[in-house]
Amino acid sequence: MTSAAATKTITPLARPGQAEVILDAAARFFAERGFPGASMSDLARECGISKALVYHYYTNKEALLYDITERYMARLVALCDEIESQSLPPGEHLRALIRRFLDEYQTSQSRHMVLTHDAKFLEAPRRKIIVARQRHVIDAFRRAISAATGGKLAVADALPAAMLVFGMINWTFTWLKPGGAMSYDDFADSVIAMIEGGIGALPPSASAKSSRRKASA
Amino acid sequence: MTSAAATKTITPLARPGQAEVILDAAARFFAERGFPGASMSDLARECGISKALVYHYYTNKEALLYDITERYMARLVALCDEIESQSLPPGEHLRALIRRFLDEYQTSQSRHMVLTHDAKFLEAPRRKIIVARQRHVIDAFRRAISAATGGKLAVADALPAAMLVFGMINWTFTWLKPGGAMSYDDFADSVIAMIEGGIGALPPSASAKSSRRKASA
DNA sequence: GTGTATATTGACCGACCGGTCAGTCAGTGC
DNA sequence: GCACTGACTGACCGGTCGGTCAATATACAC
Repeated sequence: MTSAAATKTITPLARPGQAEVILDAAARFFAERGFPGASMSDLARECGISKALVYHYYTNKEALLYDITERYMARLVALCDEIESQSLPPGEHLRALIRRFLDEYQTSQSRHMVLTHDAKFLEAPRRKIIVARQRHVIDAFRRAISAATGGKLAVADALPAAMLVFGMINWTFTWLKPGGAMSYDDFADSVIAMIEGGIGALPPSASAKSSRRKASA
Repeated sequence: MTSAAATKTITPLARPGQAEVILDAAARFFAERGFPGASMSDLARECGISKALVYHYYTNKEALLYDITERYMARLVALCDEIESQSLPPGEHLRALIRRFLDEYQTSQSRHMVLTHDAKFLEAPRRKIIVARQRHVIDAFRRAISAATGGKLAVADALPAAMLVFGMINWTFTWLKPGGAMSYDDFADSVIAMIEGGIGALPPSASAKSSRRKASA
């Protein structure tokens, strides 16, 4: 009896946050194999549980996809709102957005890949909700960019500029890896330098700069 | 005889370039549904032929994927080489690369989406060939960028800068559509302006500029 | 204990997957 | 006329898919 209790403490049958454990594994799994290519049986095996248990927590495969993308978008929206609430001066506001997003990306690689690659597999009603949240984030960047140019670029005309910025920071998912040669923080500096002064304003060597930073610490 | 010849010209039983027809349809189909989600039966139905005929031209599903990505990368590599052979002055060289790539993107939406989303489903040997060609293109941009900064940015340090540029132009596949409100040509101007002077150098309204251009024509 | 809600499972289903096969058919060279 | 070829098809294969279900194990309230 006592030994059973000990076992229970170490490996409780109903693990707390089991649903979240499955969700995180699903995000990694979907990102790796693509939503249509990721089978529910393999996902369950990866989690060390039965497939039927996955269906105990999520009604179907799409529900997993929706939960991953919805939670992630909610997080990005919250990030925008939080920064906007700080009422920073225009230049700093845009810089803060870029830094905070890149910092978030560092720990959301799978989630973001699922968002950009697989959101299209959601049925229309749920997909529309995700798209609406994406538009919210885009608008936050458009406002920040317009303000940073002192209104020279109207909010209504700032979509291409916002897409230039999203391109720079979102493309990291194809090449920048946490713990790699270049840090996300240093890359944020490069993005900001490019935005504020073009390619000529880029720091000559980000890696050298990173070493310098460490040396001075 | 003559009528038979005429019939042959109009509806030849073996359509010329049938393999290419299948390949183009496959690119669109893979881009739409994702490689694992695109079934060979549905692809054949989309082409109006039997599934067996698809397998008459391509040994398996992966061969289709490889042909799509390999031909496309060969095209991009050729683009780089062609521009490099012109020995343009540094600034113009980089501008030419950006313009030519964005022009190519206009008619290669499906192919490019397959490349970025589905190349990972290739088996190692073939995937490596694709990656090698991608590296070739990246290096071409690194050299062009380094030259454009007058060598201030060494080729060895130009990877992040190249990724900033690729981010800007490749992100178009998520939002810019041929025939849409903004032209690829105008967006190329924005990319170049951002690279050369930062966000402050961006044209105030690309759509207004486009109208002006049409008005003056 | 006993009852009840929840966690968990293996066995199972119909549909569909990528891929193969035997065979038909129209055209070509001789 | 006849051998040969490449284009083309419908039927079919073993296997896997997403999803269901009845049965069991456990946790907890009383």
